Amino acid sequence: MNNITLKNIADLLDISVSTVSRALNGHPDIHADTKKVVNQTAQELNYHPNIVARSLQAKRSNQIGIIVPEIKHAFFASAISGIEDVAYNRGYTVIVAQSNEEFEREKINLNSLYTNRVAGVLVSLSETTIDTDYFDFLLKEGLNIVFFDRTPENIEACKVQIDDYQSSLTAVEYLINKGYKKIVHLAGPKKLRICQLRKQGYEDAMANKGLEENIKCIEGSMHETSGYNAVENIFNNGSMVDAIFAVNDPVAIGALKKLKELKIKIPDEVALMGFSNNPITELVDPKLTTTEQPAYEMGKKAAELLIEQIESNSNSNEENIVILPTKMIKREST
Amino acid sequence: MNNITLKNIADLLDISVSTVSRALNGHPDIHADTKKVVNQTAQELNYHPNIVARSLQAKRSNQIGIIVPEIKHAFFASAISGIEDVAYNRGYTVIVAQSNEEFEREKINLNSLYTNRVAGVLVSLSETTIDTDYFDFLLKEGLNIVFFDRTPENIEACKVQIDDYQSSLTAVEYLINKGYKKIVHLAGPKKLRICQLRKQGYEDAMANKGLEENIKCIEGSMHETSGYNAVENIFNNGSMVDAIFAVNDPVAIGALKKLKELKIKIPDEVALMGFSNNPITELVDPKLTTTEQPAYEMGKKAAELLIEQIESNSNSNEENIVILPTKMIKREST
DNA sequence: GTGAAAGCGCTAACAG
DNA sequence: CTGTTAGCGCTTTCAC
Repeated sequence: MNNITLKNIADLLDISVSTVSRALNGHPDIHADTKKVVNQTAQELNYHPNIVARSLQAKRSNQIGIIVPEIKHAFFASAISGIEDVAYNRGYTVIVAQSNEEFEREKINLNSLYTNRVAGVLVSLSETTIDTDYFDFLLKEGLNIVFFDRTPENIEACKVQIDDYQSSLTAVEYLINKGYKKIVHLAGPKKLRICQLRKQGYEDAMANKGLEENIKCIEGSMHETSGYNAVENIFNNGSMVDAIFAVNDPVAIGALKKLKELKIKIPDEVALMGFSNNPITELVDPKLTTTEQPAYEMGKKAAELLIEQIESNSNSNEENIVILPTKMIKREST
Repeated sequence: MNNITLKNIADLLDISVSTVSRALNGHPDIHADTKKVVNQTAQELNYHPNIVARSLQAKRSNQIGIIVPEIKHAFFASAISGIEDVAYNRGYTVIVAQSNEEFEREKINLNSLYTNRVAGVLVSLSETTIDTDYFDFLLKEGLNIVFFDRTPENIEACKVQIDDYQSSLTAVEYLINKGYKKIVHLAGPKKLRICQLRKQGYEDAMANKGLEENIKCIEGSMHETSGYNAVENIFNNGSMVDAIFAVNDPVAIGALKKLKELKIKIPDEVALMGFSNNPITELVDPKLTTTEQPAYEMGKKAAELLIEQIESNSNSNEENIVILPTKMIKREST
């Protein structure tokens, strides 16, 4: 590494380190001429301020951490993209860590980010997160945290999310109004509140229309295989089902795969509905009806909130829940 | 922030800072009892070593930077995932930056990573990168850089890539052997070497089979819209085409969309082939023939190479090109 | 307008 | 086995 330091410049110019520092930072006290020479030599030597030293002395870095279940999921990739864009524009750098849906790894990552003295952390919980005490603890230690999408229930913090209950309710009501009655719900892990809420929305929609006895949930994960297996079970057991409402798009896609294998016609024999509006839902055949969840915007909003929190230095920890709108996208599968 | 320091512990225990440091780091010289008390109080106070200070004094951080065109592209999301997994296991943290395919932003990001004193950088070039002098410069300054996928031609450095020429040649030969003759190639920006190579592979395959006069390339970007527009042009001009070979999957997907809109049957009227094996290619109708490019593995391999380079501290800059195998995936679209 | 000195939190000689 | 000292590169009082 090159490692030109302030001292190098100072020695070369036979002035003090502090003058160089001030000149480079545009301090008003410094003579214009001095500034000029300093900047020039800095350029010539290809000087790069050592951010690490600066962070140490400022006791604060310009890095924000992200913890998501999996980077390669379209939803999270888009969210990260939104976060990175905001961060970049505000002079922050983004550290990405994935929990791979494992609680332990989530905690280790969180700790590592904290230890790295990031200015703040953006989190979407893993599906195996059984308690959020550690988040709560660090929050109280003064770490800036903003949760997005998969947010915890009983922590007072900033959260950026959608109205999962209402979105789900609306989606299922749409199905019912279309005439579907035997609607099965492929639910996600009940540890995740968004899954509980989506399930509750489904159940209430059914109940509201007098279809309580048709309520049927199959709990699985948030992944494709889960949908695939669920459909296999449903039709092995000869259940009568005329519509499937999946907790998210990957699960719906898994279901779609199996339905196609079984040569079950969509939507004629069984309707299928996802959740998230992954780009893929528009490209499969039939195109999937789903609910649009603004991933990129959620990332952006969460990052803005976090940076605000960091820069206000409030440490107020005040709860601030932002609900972003969703929109049902009606397509061919229902 | 909590900010318990070594000094706090030292004062509390009435011992020196260095003893605390050594105790915590498991230095063999330290008495077992001392270690015990120190560790205990550290735990009680919830001490977290300040990595920033440690990096400053070690003149080296445990962070590796990534610069990719766009995080939300399935290929890069998978690659990042692979990188993160390796990094995590080897005790590194990953900083992600996206160029959004802009040369300027790429340079700024590179600079920012350098300034942040990352231990090394993993790069996949943007499609507008006109020269790679700055990479070369920093490489010579001693920055560890490993390129992957979209690698530069005339820089001596570690690169992880595929054999784009051969993969493309094989793919096109397959089309020709299937009986297609009027094969058009939707090429990517010629600034990207991988695009040049894929184009060259296409042209040579055609020439080898005596189809020189049917060679036809339409240059565009690496994005969906590019494929969409290209197909529009082709059929507006009434060109006779019986197969389309796209530079990558997003472009192929764009082409697919337009072909469907035009009610052109695939593969009966026109065959379609992509490149990369994005998950989506298996879900569209018809399923797309494509060439598998091991994104996750490329990320893993690149990260391993980089960490090796970092830890060997060789600074040798020796060129080391790793070619990962690809595999054609034959599906319904051809 | 500029310099000297201290300190951010840590590690690592060098002494004992 | 433990303490003292110095220094990583930077910013920032406090002097002059």
